[in-house]
Amino acid sequence: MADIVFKTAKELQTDLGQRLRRLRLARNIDQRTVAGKAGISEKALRNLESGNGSTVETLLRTLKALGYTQGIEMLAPEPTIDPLALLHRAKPPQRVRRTRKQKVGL
Amino acid sequence: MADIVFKTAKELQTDLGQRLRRLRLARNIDQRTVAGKAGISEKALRNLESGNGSTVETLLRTLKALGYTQGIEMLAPEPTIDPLALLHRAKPPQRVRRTRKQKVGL
DNA sequence: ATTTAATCGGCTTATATATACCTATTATTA
DNA sequence: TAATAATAGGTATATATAAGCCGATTAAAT
Repeated sequence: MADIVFKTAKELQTDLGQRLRRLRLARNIDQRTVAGKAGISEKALRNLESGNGSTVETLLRTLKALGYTQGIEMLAPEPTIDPLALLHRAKPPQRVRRTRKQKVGL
Repeated sequence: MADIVFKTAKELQTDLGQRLRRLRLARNIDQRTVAGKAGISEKALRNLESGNGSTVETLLRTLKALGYTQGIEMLAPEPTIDPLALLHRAKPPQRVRRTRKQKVGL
């Protein structure tokens, strides 16, 4: 398999689906049960596992249903609170920095 | 923040969006540029960052555009090939196991 | 080899997201 | 403080996903 950087989003989606299916099989739970726990339809889960398009909500619900906290942490980790840094740092930037164009002439 | 297990999918989606925004800011790239690189609209990126619903494809395109290979690896890692295990193992199960119901009576 | 539950994929309708365009707000530079 | 680029959020239309149903396929137990 090629480096991730060279994969298209579609390919990554397929890989992701395969991974989720492997996760489910490793836990020996059928699609019916996972879909039920996740509160989604079996069809939505099939589409997710086959990489045929799904929503972020479907993905997160499925990860939750699979108890894959590791993956969720990676996606949405608790903010790393470094107590020391906290003392010295101001609030983080909320926008990107830019250098402003100078008004030329006139 | 409570344990991930107790968060709803919506909350996780919001967390994810915040994380993605932090990632972008850490790289000092504006939404316009990321959206451009990802091949999605700025609005789609805003919806993703604000946790207002998006697709897996939009998520993956954005991760790619941010160069967040780490997150992608976590979501869709290369299959771990253990050469030793490979020799001894048969093909992995493709379905969930079940114990079959016995036909009663008759 | 037979049985059968798990999985798959097509279909239709409902719902949600993506796009494009717009105006309003605001963090940050200068 | 004033200027302005970055961001936010609304709307309308196009497109994609979700749900629910179905019949066909097939891995795996027996």
